[in-house]
Amino acid sequence: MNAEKIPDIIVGRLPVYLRALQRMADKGLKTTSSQELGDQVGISAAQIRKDISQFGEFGKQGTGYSIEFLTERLRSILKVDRIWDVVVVGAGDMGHALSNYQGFADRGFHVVAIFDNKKEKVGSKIGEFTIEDTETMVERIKSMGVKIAMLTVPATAAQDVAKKLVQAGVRAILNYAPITLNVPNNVKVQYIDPSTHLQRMTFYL
Amino acid sequence: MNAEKIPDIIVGRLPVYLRALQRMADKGLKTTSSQELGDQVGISAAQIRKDISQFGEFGKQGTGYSIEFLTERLRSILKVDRIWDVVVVGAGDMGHALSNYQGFADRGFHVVAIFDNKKEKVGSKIGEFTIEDTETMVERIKSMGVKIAMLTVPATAAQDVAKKLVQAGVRAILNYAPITLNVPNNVKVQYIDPSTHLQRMTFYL
DNA sequence: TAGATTGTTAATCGATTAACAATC
DNA sequence: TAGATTGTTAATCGATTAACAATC
Repeated sequence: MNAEKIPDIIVGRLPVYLRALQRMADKGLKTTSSQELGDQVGISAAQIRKDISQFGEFGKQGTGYSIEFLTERLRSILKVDRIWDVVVVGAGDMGHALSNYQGFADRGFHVVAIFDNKKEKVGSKIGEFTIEDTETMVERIKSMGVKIAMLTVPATAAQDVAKKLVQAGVRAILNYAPITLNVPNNVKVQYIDPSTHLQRMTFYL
Repeated sequence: MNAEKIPDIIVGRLPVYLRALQRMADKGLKTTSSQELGDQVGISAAQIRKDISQFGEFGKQGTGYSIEFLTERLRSILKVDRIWDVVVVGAGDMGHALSNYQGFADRGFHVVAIFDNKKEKVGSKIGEFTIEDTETMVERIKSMGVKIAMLTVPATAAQDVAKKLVQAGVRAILNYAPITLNVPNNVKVQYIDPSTHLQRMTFYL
């Protein structure tokens, strides 16, 4: 397996497979097939097999895939067989929700700090976190070695903050601001913008 | 233009173009080109032109596109030249953040109600909203004629709630729960799962 | 007019599906 | 063994890009 050669579109489906497998494991299931997994996630069995086979031969003819083994392989491939520290930038409602989010722990992530540029917010608490000043953010992120950030600042501030994050060594940004970010090629961005996602559906209504 | 013939992948890019155009308009710009718009959103000029041309001839050779006109056309195509009522199901932190979200108003959406199944939450306030009981949800959505829902309940409850939403006439679901939903073909789902999105980036770290 | 940029066609590239030998 | 299901190949399908005539 060579990371450079795997299409983004396949990498993008792996977390979906992983999520479905973990739900199957929760139900006590031990094995699954490309057919069953495909039904679960709405993808053809052929595609599931093709995607998985990019990384090795993880199944057995006749019996399918061991859920535990495939889960372990996917977690390793996606590098979520460890815990990644993550920072939140923007202490609004969304930043608040992400700081408290219970769904990170068993999926490989851990929020370690939250930043905001409003002086009146700095120093106050969100759950266990004390909101820190954006001015000290770059140094803090560098010293902690954090590589992943979630960005929940207003669109007008997002590009500036993204630039600072990159300076600080961040290589993956989950961007909640409704704006396309301009970042170097070696930095990944995923976009979560509720309005944009809603607008992808109204077309069909 | 025939909605049935436009690939999903193109429809998915239109809200991104629209968002960029609205930012250009905010800056006071009057016209743009496929090249400039493409640079802005990280898509080739040829693809921008091809996508837009699916719906008509909205540009002018030599001068490009009128930002105001193209914005108006895209809003019409995406059916966000009107305001859609939206309900939120799940009054946790994420439901709270979405209920207060300021980014819906000028993008075509308006939250009208929020539901939760926890009796102790029902009746309490989130901003201007009174949390309503999930038990009465189907009737309430029907009577309001709401077609769009945002789902922020736990994964274990999401499929059941989705089924109820479909019964109530909802045709578009923005799903924050980390699970693939099973819905009829005429119902659209968009997925927003922070962990899944983060896992799409760790592969490259 | 000359320069710029669209809309569109044809070529290329990439992704998905169908089919089946291999094999558990 | 017989049945089931993988991994993979070849065929199909669809999306992107390059190129350019049309034209503002």
